[in-house]
Amino acid sequence: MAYWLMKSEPDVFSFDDLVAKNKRGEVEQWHGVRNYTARNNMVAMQLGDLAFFYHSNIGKEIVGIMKVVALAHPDTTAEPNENGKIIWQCVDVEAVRPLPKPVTLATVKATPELAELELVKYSRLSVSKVSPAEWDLICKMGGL
DNA sequence: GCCAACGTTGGC
DNA sequence: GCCAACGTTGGC
Repeated sequence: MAYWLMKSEPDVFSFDDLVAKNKRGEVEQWHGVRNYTARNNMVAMQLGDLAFFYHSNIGKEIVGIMKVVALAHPDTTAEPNENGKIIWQCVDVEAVRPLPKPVTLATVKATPELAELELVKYSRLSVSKVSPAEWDLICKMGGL
């Protein structure tokens, strides 16, 4: 099983929005990714993989954990290319639990063990990898 | 295939 | 609102 981190601007779609959606019996299709590296990460995801939910721009903190409930499939919000194919993909996700204490970007940056975290190293990447050690530490910092 | 120009993301 | 980082586009 692998670990990931996915970003969303909370005024567009927040962790609470995901929880509310799940309560209505719906899963979230992580649509809108238009970057090859981010897409490739989603294609590499397996069922049951876990991901942190990060609030970008507003909050700038890791607020919760979600899990992958469907493998990558075409993103129906994307325009087909000239061959009629949709090249962008998304996975479906479901909330697992919020972090009791959200971990802010400032805290991540102030933690030497997290210097290699892709969230910090590749700040523009919206879907990034997290190592098992980084995952455990962030969970601990988040009060789990 | 190189590179300049331009667009986007996201932190500050 | 600015800027750094980086991806994309298009001319050559």
